[in-house]
Amino acid sequence: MEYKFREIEEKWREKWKMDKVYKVDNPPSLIAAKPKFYVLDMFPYPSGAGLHVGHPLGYIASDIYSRYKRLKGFNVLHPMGFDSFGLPAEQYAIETGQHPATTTEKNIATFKSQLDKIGFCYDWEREVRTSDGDYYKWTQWLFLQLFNSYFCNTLQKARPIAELIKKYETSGAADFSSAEWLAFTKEEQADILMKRRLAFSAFGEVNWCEALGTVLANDEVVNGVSERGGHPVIKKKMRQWYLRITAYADRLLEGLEKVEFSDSMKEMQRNWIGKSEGAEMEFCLTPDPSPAGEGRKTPIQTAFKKVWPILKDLSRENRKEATRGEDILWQRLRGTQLESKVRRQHVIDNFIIDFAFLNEKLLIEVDGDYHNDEEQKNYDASRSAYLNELGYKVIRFGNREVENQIDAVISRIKKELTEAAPLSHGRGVGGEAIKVYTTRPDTIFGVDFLVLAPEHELVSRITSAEQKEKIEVYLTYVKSRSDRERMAEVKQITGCFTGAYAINPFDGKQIPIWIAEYVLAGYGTGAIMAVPCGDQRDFAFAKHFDIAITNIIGDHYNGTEANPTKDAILQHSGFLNGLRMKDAIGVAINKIEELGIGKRKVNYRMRDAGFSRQRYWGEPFPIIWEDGVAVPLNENDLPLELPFVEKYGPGPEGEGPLGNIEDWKKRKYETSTMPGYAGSSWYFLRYMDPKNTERFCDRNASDYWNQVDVYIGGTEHAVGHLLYSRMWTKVMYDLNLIGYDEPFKRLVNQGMIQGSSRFVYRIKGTDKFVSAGLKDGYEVDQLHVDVNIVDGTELDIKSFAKWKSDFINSEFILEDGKYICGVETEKMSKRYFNTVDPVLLTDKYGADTFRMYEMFLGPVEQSKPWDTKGIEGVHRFLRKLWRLFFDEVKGKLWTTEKATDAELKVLHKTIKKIESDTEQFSFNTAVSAFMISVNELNELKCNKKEILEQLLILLVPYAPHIAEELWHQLGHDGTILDAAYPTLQEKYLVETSKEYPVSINGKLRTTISMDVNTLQPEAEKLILENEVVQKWLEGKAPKKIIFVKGKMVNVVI
RNA sequence: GCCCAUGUGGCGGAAUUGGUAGACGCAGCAGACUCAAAAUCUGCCGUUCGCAAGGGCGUGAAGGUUCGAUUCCUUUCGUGGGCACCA
Repeated sequence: MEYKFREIEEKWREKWKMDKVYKVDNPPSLIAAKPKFYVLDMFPYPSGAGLHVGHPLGYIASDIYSRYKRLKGFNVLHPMGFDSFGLPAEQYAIETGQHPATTTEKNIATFKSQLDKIGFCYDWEREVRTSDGDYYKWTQWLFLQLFNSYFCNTLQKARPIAELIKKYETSGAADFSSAEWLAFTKEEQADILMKRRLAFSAFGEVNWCEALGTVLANDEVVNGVSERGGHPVIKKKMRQWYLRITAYADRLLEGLEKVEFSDSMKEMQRNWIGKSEGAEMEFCLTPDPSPAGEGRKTPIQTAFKKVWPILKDLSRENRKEATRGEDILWQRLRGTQLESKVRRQHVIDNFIIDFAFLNEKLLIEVDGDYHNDEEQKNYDASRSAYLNELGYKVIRFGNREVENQIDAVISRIKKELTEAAPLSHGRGVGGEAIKVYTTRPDTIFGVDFLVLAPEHELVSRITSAEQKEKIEVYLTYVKSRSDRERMAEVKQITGCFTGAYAINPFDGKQIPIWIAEYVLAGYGTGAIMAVPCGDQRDFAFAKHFDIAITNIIGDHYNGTEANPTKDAILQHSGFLNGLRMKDAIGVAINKIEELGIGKRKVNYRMRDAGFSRQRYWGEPFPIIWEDGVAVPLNENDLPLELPFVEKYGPGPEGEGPLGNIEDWKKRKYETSTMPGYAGSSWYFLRYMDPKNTERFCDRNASDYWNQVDVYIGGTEHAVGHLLYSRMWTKVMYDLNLIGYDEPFKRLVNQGMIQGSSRFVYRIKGTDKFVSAGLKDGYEVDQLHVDVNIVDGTELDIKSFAKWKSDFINSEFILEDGKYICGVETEKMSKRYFNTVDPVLLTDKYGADTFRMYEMFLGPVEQSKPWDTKGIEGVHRFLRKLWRLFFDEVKGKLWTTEKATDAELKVLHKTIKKIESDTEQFSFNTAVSAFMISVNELNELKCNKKEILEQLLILLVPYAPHIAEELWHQLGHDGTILDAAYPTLQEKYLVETSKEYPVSINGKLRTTISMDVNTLQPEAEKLILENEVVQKWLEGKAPKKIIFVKGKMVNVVI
């Protein structure tokens, strides 16, 4: 009887499906109270390229583990689904016009059929897809929970926003009283609440490509231009949704203590969160007419005292009854859209001004038609003149101008703001201070210059007239650079002096202020104090621009490089002199706080998570914009379904494709959609209760299945997906929606399977291809060739000509009659022609072989190149196993004879090894152990059922089909999937003697067999009697004999 | 640049965590069976010196700790992943 894997595998897959052996029940229908176990894979994005051999690596590992746990008596949840929203489908739609829903559906069908051929134990009745309305209804619902919650700093947890509103109504807040809160307009209240919501809207910078009319990802921007088409890309401010993940920074850090992630994974998350402690402090500009701490801020109370009570109410009324023009302008000025803070209907002296930028002393009036009156014109002019006297600049726009040409109006205002009150050092305004964040306040006396991010709001205003031109040139350069480039290219030092100086508050030293691309606006305050003797980047910068360096660390600084030590004793450091730097940090912060120029501060590198995508194929936001206020949709109106679109191009002004739909715009729906990680942040819960129409997941189900016990996926998700889902889980926990605040108890990282690319070498300008070994003699182009037409490194020349029509007339220069290809390891990707379809392999060798071979390649956690060649060895092993049961000619071999001790020893050695390897996810060594076991049983000519059936159970997780078949051949009726896992009996493994390795001076020279119970004195005697040892001793006595019982011997001469 | 991982035969990898480096498999070589091929089986297989016995070298590189280092420490080089709109 032969091993007919095709028949066997198909038969059992059918049978298993019919019997629903993989169906998993939730309590209470679960009668026997088995312990639960939840094994989850990071779910795949169903790409059009289908599954390649890299994908199943983690799935096979989790499948093995799930089946193992099942054999061990657990109720195992091991689901699969699809992260089916995403950019590639949309990109494909743009190119081909096919709707993403259609292509996604097709891709999923392909994935599922591919997955099924590998024999996974998924309960497909629990499948979820993020792009299903039934699913994203709850993604939207959860978004609304985030929107309707805020982070209470006292309780350190999420609470309903209604509680905050109540607090504002009854006791107000730091910035306003309860009476003021009640007097605010609806919009003003909404703006204030938005600053606390966990899902909030604000203005943020994106990579904007005008030519493509779209927002680009960082890696789509290369050298300041778009990867596709090479069009210029600039930073643009747009309204975006964010998740306030920063509020959870500390809890995300603490949570790492109670999960089993690898240390490196935890380290990556910690670094991403980037918590640092230090101080935020201010440097005043020169000259500074006012003493520190006083009069630096423009007062907000600008009203003439006597008329204030009257005007106050009037201004409130005006705000509520704004003209259309005022309203349009307000929507474009408010919040964080501009760098500058604007106030509406603000009272200055005894006038009410429509819009006031107090810091910039710029006032804006929006006038109705009656202002064209001669009399009114005169009145307006005198009013402007009066305000000019007070130091304000007034600009006026007509109502119609605002209504019809809002963009022009905005750009005029921006220009005025930039030019307003330039604070060059000569002018003596001195009302500004530069805020820096530093973790090393102890080095304050070593500050030789300040560096601002080029985007810093003060840059335009502090630049001196002489430097203006240079700064502008530099700013243009920086605009063309991506953040990535700015951080990466450190060898190339760039920067520009602003012409302005700041004052070191401790010694009064004047410090030049520079801008440089290595300081990023998004980190800290966007400004740093540079200490060249202690920071290498600052040092390189100072050297490059010839800035004098102050040494505050004595001998620790050698003049050729910076020394970031914290152990030096400070010198030239005023009140810090003589202190060790470590100790000086606290002292410096105390002083800074005492002087009122700054404060102790904890800073996080992590930023709030951008949650808007200007795209189509994602979850719509359940939000309506009414007069600039975000109004959540009613729960009963969910899901807000993604509408059908004709075209997938961007909408107006950088909006997503939804912006093109008239009906959508008319209903004032948000036009951006949610990002990929929205659906994947909570999917692990939906698997527990996938069909629920009442809730995202029944509480009983989420309590029963609880956390994911083992989560398997790649390290590429280390900081994105994992942090987001951890945050969502914490929010859900805070809101009492679930009972635990970490989603994944244990994380196993799977390495990537890399492609092993093959190359052919074409002689330039010809159709001649030269074999790899001979290519050095020619000038050649290196071309990728499909790995599927190469056997090892030998090219199948016939298939090559057929592969691409270009190669039909190819000629070859061979070596030893073969064409040998070049080899390189690269990412597995269609464009490198190095992908291998698992179905090809399951068809040729069977699923069991394929599963075991994927595992045999190497440790799951490690990346390794794929090479199909070795699969034969594993296939041979399965056939060898089969031949322990059946002979091709003689038929049945297995017997019911009693097993010998030697056979039992092999079995129990295997049980021990397989069990511990499986438990530790060391599947490659487990496969080896199976091979060794079968080899040994072969040698012992063991065909005994007693041994073999136990071995089969061990094999189930790895090769379920063949195990089930042989199980039935041995005469069992039930499925082997629920058999009892073999129990290890140590008594069969006891050894009586040990072959000790004997080293002389650490070098192995011989071995001696001794009883395992031999102790040192007796062992020494035996060792010294040994011929080889005597030869090396040359009659001398050894200096020392090291004897480690059960391990080894070392003789030191 | 920063963070994380990783580097062992021709190739994938193993080594009970400081104790016999190269298990297991692929490829290769030699042989058995066969008319032949496939399949199967047996042997060899890091490198170097040697007829052999046996010896030298060897885990990216250079140092160090130790009776003993692939394993621990320092420095350094290469490769892979991540760096916030790929998923």
